[in-house]
Amino acid sequence: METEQLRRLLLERFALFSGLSDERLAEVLRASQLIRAHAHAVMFETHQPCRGFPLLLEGAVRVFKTAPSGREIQLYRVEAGEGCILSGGCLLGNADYSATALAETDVALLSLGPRVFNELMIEYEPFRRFVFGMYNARLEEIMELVEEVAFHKLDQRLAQLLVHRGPVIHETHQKLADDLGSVREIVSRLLRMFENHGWVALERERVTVVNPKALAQVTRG
Amino acid sequence: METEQLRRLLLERFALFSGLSDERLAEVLRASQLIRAHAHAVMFETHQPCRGFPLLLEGAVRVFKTAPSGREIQLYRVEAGEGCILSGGCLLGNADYSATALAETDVALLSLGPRVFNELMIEYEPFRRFVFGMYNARLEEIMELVEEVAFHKLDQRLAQLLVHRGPVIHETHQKLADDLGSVREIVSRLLRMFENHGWVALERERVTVVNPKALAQVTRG
DNA sequence: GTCAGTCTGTGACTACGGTTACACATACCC
DNA sequence: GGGTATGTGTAACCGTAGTCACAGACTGAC
Repeated sequence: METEQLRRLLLERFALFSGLSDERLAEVLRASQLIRAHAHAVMFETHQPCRGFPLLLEGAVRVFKTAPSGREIQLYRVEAGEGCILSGGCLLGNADYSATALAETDVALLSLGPRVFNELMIEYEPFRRFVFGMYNARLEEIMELVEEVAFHKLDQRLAQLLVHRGPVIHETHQKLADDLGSVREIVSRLLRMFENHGWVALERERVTVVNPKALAQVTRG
Repeated sequence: METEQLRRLLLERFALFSGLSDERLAEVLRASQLIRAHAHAVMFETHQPCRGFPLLLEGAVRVFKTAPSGREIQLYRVEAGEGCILSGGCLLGNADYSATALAETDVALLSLGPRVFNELMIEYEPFRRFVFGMYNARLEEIMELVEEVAFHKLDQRLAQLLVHRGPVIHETHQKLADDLGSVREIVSRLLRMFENHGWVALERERVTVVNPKALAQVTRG
């Protein structure tokens, strides 16, 4: 990608950088690396070292844990305009993570080198806020997830997922199960139940939310 | 507490501050606030604003979520020598948290004012590392928790808890259940089972781990 | 059209863990 | 001592969500 194009894209996705001088921004870009990956590529896996702090320019990444049985549960997604905490985190906290990240779509990301990252954290308050904001959001999100897994029934969680992703969801039942940490059969069963109630319509690789209100009701118990 | 005494305690618990000049450290102390709380005091609750970044000098704090049913699940503990991410986090990320924190014991903490916190983040690399390290550790921990709740059976999780807290645990069955996000009866039932196997000994408010190896085996499935 | 691969539907069975409703035992407080 | 609060034991019961074992249905390649 041409530098000018990259600069534009970065500013578009991460407005916070607009506060930097053109010079400084150019430096930042020089010290960073554009990385592209195709859908389904492994972005990182358990206990890998890390190189930089990734800012996602295009696409989406799915971060999840896998059980020995093969069951999965999604921890969170990273979308364009967000930074990836886990791989970035080890930059400073030198902890290594224990999860897997897969590209859901084709992905483009800008990897800030450790040096620039540190400099920005020191010199540029908006960047500092951005990074901390990301951390807090993730923590919050995952703590919420703990609560849901611990206390909510699967139909509630599925209903919530459908409402949230609605009104049309292009996924296999298996994928939905992987989001929830469950198995295909149960998700199919529950979806069928929702369909019988007239709340969703089911087709191959597609769930259409017909009655989000009713589903939201289920979510509450 | 006398200033000199506080200074010593801080350095003892948070060695990283030993890199600061005496002057600077004195400034930091002046800009901070010593807070004490008794056991069982509420440290923070859902959706409160926050004042500073707390460094725990003495005692321990338990952070957990509560379900409408009254069931609880522990997210993590903060011990002396650690900082509390959640209340600190909103300093910079201005997110508000949705969990409760209770003092487990009498507690003393030093609350760094927002100003000093920012300055330290900028000027003092060890502090930066410390804060990021905390964040990463918590994230890691909670992601681990998600995995456990989603994929591990209760006997496995209880066994793990016993081994980890062992060899003698002064807690009621109810408290153990609250750690795990379960209910008393089940914990009692499982403990009884462990006892029948000769893996633990049970007394009022006390569980003694007799055979940690066997329990560790259970943990693995 | 055939065939393989993927996705979905379904029924039978199981068991884990949660609920309810007790009895009893220990601690402590007047 | 008597009374209350707190902790524990335990039995019967039930529902959710997992497992297993299929059968169809749709898709795309050849």
